[in-house]
Amino acid sequence: MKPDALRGHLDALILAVLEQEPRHGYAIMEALQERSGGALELPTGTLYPALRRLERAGYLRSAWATVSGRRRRTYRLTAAGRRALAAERSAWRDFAAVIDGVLRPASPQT
Amino acid sequence: MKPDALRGHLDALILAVLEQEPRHGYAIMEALQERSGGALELPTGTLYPALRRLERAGYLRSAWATVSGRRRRTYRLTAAGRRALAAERSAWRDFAAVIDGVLRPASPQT
DNA sequence: ACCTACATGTAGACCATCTATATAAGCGAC
DNA sequence: GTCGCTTATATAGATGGTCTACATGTAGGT
Repeated sequence: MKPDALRGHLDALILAVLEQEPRHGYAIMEALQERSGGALELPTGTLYPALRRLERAGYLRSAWATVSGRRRRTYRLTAAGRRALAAERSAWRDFAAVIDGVLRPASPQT
Repeated sequence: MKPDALRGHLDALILAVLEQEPRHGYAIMEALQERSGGALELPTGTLYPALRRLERAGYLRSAWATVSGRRRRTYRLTAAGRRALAAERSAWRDFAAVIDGVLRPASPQT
């Protein structure tokens, strides 16, 4: 997968994996990898700045925890984050429909 | 449509509208706008550099023409361009499947 | 002691897209 | 006869999300 393709869609992905339960960054990476069948292997240099950006935007809230000696920063969706997720889902459907419409070869009889 | 969403997919769109017939830049803009139902309004500062990039990459070849007093640069797909288009279509299907898979809410019974 | 997995973070590079600006011909209206 | 709109192409510079590379530290197995 070429890296640029992800641009503008990563926020949606992160919000989506946080929809059901809060997770810390490393768990988000694992969830994305699993849900994508291994296609999404986010570098930490991509994920962590994105999480901070989403928190600054008010879509996430984070809290530190220590689990078996390791520090974790756990993120959860805010109400605004849930609204943003709904908007991202809708935007994705529209976007995909547009691309599909252009990529689909015109039917020979038209 | 937020601008970043297009990143990494524009090449595919341009190649696709050139699949059936050669077009000049302005006509490519119009074709994209029409095929997308008005969603894609590419700034010229996006399209023209992209066309030159695709020509440099060997996917397009251009030729100047003058039609009713106006100069046009008409682009056509090369053989490599057709192969690239096929690859882009395939990459888009894979990409869309990945995003769909992550965005789709997990079913409650799982 | 060493290696791997777990866990978070930053600095700087990259580069496709966007904004803004420039140029110029054709054409209808007034 | 010039005003405004459409047609038509082009470049310079800004933007900003993602990636590469690097840095730090704990836990646990061998």
